[in-house]
Amino acid sequence: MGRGHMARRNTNRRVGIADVAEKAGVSHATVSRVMNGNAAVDPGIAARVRAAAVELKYQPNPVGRSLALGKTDTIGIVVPDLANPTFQAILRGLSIAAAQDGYRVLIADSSEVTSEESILAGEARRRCDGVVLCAPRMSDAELEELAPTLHPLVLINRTTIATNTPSLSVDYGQGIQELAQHLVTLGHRRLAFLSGPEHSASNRQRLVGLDQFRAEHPEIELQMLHGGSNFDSGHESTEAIISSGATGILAFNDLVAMGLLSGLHERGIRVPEDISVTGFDDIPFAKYTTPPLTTAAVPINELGSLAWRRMREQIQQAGETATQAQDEFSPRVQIRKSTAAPALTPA
Amino acid sequence: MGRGHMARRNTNRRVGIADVAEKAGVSHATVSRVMNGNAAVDPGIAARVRAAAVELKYQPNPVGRSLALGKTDTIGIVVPDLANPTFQAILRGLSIAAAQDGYRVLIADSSEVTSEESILAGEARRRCDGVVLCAPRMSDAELEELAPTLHPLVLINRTTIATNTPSLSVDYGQGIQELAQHLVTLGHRRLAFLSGPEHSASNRQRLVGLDQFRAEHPEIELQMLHGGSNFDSGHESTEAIISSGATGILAFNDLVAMGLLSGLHERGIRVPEDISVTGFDDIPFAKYTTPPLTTAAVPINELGSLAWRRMREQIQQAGETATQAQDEFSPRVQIRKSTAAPALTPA
DNA sequence: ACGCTCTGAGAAAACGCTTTCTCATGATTC
DNA sequence: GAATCATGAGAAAGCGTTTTCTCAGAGCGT
Repeated sequence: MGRGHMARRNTNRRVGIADVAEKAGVSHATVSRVMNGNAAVDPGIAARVRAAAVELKYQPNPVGRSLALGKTDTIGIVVPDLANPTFQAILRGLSIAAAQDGYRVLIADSSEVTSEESILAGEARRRCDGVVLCAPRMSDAELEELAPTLHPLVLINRTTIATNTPSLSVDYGQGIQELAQHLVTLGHRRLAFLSGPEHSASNRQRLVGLDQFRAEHPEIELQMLHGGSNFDSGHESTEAIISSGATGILAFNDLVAMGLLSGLHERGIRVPEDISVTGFDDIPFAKYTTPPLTTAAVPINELGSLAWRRMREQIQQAGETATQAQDEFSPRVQIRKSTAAPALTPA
Repeated sequence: MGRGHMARRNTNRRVGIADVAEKAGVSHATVSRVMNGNAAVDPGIAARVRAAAVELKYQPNPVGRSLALGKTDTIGIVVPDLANPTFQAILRGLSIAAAQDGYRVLIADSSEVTSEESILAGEARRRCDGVVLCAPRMSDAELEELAPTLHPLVLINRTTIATNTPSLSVDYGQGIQELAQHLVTLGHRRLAFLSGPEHSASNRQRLVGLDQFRAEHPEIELQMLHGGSNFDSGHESTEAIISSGATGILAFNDLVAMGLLSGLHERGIRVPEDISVTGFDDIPFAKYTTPPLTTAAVPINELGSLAWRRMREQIQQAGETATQAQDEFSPRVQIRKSTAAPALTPA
């Protein structure tokens, strides 16, 4: 019979609201009230409670709060691959913006396993107040079925038929056309597109953009080469690029372009003197490749923070099924040193 | 009257354990039992419950579970800057490894605001079952005070006096010495170290490593230049590097090296013919710079997954205050094309 | 001085789950 | 056939909060 009554169930529990209440000589309810400033509490009592709280270093248990309040102050983000600078940037922007409003972010990396994405998203949603979904390869049908269960939801680079989920997308079709146009303006007549993953939604968009480009420029040769979405696939495509005879290369993204740059350099092919190369995304590294990479800049930091803003809007207007903003970003061609006029056209 | 008794508090609640119980004609407890496979349940009843569960698409509410079980199956990671590839890689490795064991990760980006780190870490800890802390600039005193509060905790690139928190660190001192040695072996006699942030623990380690190097190689000139930890600071140091007259440059990390590479290229200075440059970390991009970067490779992916392993060990042996593993990684010099013998020593 | 309103604190319910406790039922043993 | 046991399901407590409900007491007007 030392200090307390009997030892608590668990020997030394974390300090809880009950301890503060006891110390201040009030009820749990009152402690809760002063901690949250909800109802009016006698200033004297409030001070006593606050004193007890700091003395005991009391910090409310978030899990208990979450259960009572029905919200976790956390949002989830599911990304296909955390190694991709684009998603890293989105995650970063999202996390910082959310933090400013007192929210945290829980990450779910699907490791490109498309079949897991639905499940991951669902789990994330149950733990969080909302989900930001990046699922470039998920089928339209699956997305359409999943979306309503995830609400509040914001989609990155995807849209649904129902207009009640906000989406942020980049107009890849337009961007790639502008890059192609840039090359043509420089004088290139033989282009090649080093494509990305087959089922990627953004790759499809680039493809339709290029179809349009072809229609408008029947005189330009435009080859399609299969590739991937990372350095290595860019690097591996070096031979194919060289033997294509194209002088202007549109890489799927900056990573691929960098891999290609490195491959060309190894073969002694000069960029941009012999071949011009463009990327896509304008990741931070693009400025520092040699030569600095001409690319289509998507405002990647804004994407993350805007995603948060859209999420916040939904969380606040909880319930109302208003139609949500569909934001579309237009990439801006960022001309650097990896593109130039081609050498005198070979006879 | 209608179906149920009265309308529930909230009109259409998410389906809960009670709904399943009602549908299967059993008690909440039984549903919980079959969902968790804890106690023995009559196979027939179990089947009925499971059927009801799938029919109603019942998914246990994680918050309720967390409260009851006293664990969240989530760990937190606090990083100073999510834009840094090193932390991105750690985060990624951690997330993937943790996911394999059914854990999620909550991120807290302190945005380099050292004063917030303690608070962020504390909040993360309250929401999670453990915390991985990357706080290169936190003072030793603060860390020492914070650490016991956070347990289970794993430290990255920091250690505490008490040996009961596992830590993973990279031997930056040794790595930088080996790089310096590499340059000397190539024939360089005038070196410069482009240092990182002043209060960074890992920068200090490099500094003591270089002190040791100086002691062992009194004949080698080694200048210290102030820098930062990202591209831009590397780029901005270009002039200082050039006017230093050094032929072998040890950059704080790969980012700085890349910035420098780009700056030198703009000035028409050839790497490695005119100046040799080394980085540190071997981030994925290092392989694809032009020229590919000689650097000290730290097994960055392993760091993340090992961090998880150490965390898991602590979570499992809950309570036992055993002394914990202190892992130290030795960087391995990765020689690429950014270093070579210097031009004939100027008279 | 009585009753009225109003302020503010405690009791208790609610959040959604797990788990201990309790007890009924059917099986087992002498 | 009665006493003993094992099995397994329901009742209820507990996890740590918030919030509604209730009610005591103070302040006010008449």
